Amino acid sequence: MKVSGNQIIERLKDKRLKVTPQRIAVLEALYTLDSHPSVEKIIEYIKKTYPNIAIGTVYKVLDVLVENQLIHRVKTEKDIMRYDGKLENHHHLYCSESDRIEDFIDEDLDDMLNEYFIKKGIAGFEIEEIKLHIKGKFKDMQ
Amino acid sequence: MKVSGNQIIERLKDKRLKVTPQRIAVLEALYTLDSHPSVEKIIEYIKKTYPNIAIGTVYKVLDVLVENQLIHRVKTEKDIMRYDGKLENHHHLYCSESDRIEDFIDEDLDDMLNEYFIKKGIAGFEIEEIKLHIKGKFKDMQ
DNA sequence: TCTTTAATGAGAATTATTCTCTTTTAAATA
DNA sequence: TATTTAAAAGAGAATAATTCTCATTAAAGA
Ligand SMILES: [Mn+2]
Ligand SMILES: [Mn+2]
Ligand SMILES: [Zn+2]
Ligand SMILES: [Zn+2]
Repeated sequence: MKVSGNQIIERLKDKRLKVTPQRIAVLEALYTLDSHPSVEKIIEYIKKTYPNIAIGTVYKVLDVLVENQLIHRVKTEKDIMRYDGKLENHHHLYCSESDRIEDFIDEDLDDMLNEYFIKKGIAGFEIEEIKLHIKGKFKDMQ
Repeated sequence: MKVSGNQIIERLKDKRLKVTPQRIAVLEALYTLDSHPSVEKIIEYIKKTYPNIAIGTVYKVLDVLVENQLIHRVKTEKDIMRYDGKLENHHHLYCSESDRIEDFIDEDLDDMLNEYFIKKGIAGFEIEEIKLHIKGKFKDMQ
């Protein structure tokens, strides 16, 4: 996802968040691990360079980053939360046989959906965001 | 959702599942509570007519029903699982300010999406199911 | 540099869910 | 219908992801 250290600091400052090593570490982890990681994976990654970070801090930082829309939570059918550092609009491909989740970017699709819903709307509902969850099988069973 | 007791028994038998009062009760709860209830809500509902059901049994029954595709899990960003008894193809409207989740059925949309993906496909991925997660605000703040 | 206030660390607490083991029961069979 | 048996349910303990509490630390502004 290649986001520089300076960009990370900028993003935190833009939201008027204190720039702490822990917050930087969590954002770096999310920008590096573009696999929609669980908290466990995030901690595992951070501990390589920052072995003493507290687990509770990682949870707290993730909450703050989500609240400030610097990251997103990824919806799943599981009891483990997953996180996404990618902010540009995109959809997700879910493997039906594993926990793999990949990004799916398609501007034509977005245009088609926007046009469809601008024309048609949804009675009694004000749309803020439309995401596709596409379930299936990856052909490279990576 | 109006599914009769006989239909419930039929559905269990079709899947070669033993027809137990607990399984019937869970299915009845899901057909009545069409609010994508949590396990807690399901238990609360069942206990009105079946006060001694064991919590562990409800969890087990839900797992079995999901495995047998008699119900679905609903993806959320929360640590509480939610369930859906509606089997016909549909999408979900998520309230951005509460936990409300409503069904959204739109055959034109499904046709448009099917046509789009049949034509375009997704490289390296075999699509099995496409669901929209539409986030926004319900105008009747029910 | 000093001060303030928010963030972190450590570990306990919570709680949704799972597990284990005994008892019960659905349903196939005699 | 009575018997058999494998599967399901019940009870409560265990697990584990997440949250909470509170003492300590540190970011950032004055
Ligand atoms: Mn859990
Ligand atoms: Mn949990
Ligand atoms: Zn993503
Ligand atoms: Zn639904």
